[in-house]
Amino acid sequence: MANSLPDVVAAALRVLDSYGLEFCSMRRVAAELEVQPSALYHHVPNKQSLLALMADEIVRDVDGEDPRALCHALRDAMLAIRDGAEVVATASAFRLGVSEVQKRLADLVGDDAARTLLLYVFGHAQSTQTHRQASAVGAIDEDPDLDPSFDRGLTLILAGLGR
Amino acid sequence: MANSLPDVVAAALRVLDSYGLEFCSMRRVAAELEVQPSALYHHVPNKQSLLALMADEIVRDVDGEDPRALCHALRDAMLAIRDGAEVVATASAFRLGVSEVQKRLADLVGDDAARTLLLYVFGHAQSTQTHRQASAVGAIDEDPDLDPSFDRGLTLILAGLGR
DNA sequence: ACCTGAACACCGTTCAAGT
DNA sequence: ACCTGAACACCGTTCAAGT
Repeated sequence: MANSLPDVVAAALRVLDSYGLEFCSMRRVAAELEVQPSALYHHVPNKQSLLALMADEIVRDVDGEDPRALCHALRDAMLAIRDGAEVVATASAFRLGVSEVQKRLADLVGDDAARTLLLYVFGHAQSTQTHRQASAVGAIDEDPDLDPSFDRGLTLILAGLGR
Repeated sequence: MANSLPDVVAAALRVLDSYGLEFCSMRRVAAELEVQPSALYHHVPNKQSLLALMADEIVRDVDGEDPRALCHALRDAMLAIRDGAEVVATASAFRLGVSEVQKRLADLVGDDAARTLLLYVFGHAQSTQTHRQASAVGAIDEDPDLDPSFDRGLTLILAGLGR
């Protein structure tokens, strides 16, 4: 029914948020679009490319005035979708140094600090989501900014920069 | 031929180092032991458990006098085997706060700093191995030397602690 | 341009049964 | 205790063919 690439990415993000990365298969994305699995390969060369496009979409509107705000915005964007941190971290690992967010950070604090901050934000967010998933029962903090250990770690790193 | 659990873990690590995590399947590990896939389930309840045992083995002898030495030792242990960082990071994410290395670090620098350091070491090592893999396949031009950047990031975080 | 249908070479896991 | 053999419900990807 004439799907476009943005349709495919949007469907993939819906499947990701509903079922998690483990079950975000090409076949499920195809089913979400009511299309045969092979149809996806008209829009995308392979699954890895689709995941990269999903990662780009997840961090698309991330921005902030200073390093701390930028890191919080990145974290919030990743935590807003199920397994978002893993998707973004894995896709970004292939292109460290190329992302807009990292460039923005590097302008503010330098290359080494930008990389260090990014790795920390990815790692902490992944850890947060892994634990959320593990404790699938019970209520969790709705607002990721309320996780105090994240901001304390951030402070620690920024302190090394004299900020 | 009467394999034991250590035999299974050792075989899995051989497969991991030879083929990478992507191809480290239960079926390949079974083949490495010249056994049917179903035989593995006598030693291990599922693949995730096997990966956790592999992670434990990878970091088994990690030790160091001070935080910097400990972090370097951890990094070296993970980089010594193909995709070791991803295996350890994923397995550890499920039990942040319980690993021996983290306890050791926490004794030296406190809980928040230990967590921050660990996330940084995992993230940087994963990034290093991802780039190695990409450059080996030809997806990326060259293998960027990330080793000096590792120690600089470490210095940055430790500076936040006044060290 | 976008999709179907069928196939290929794989997965993790279960389970009754053998020794 | 350790393993086989067969099955189940999945994967990602390719490719000729249809519209």
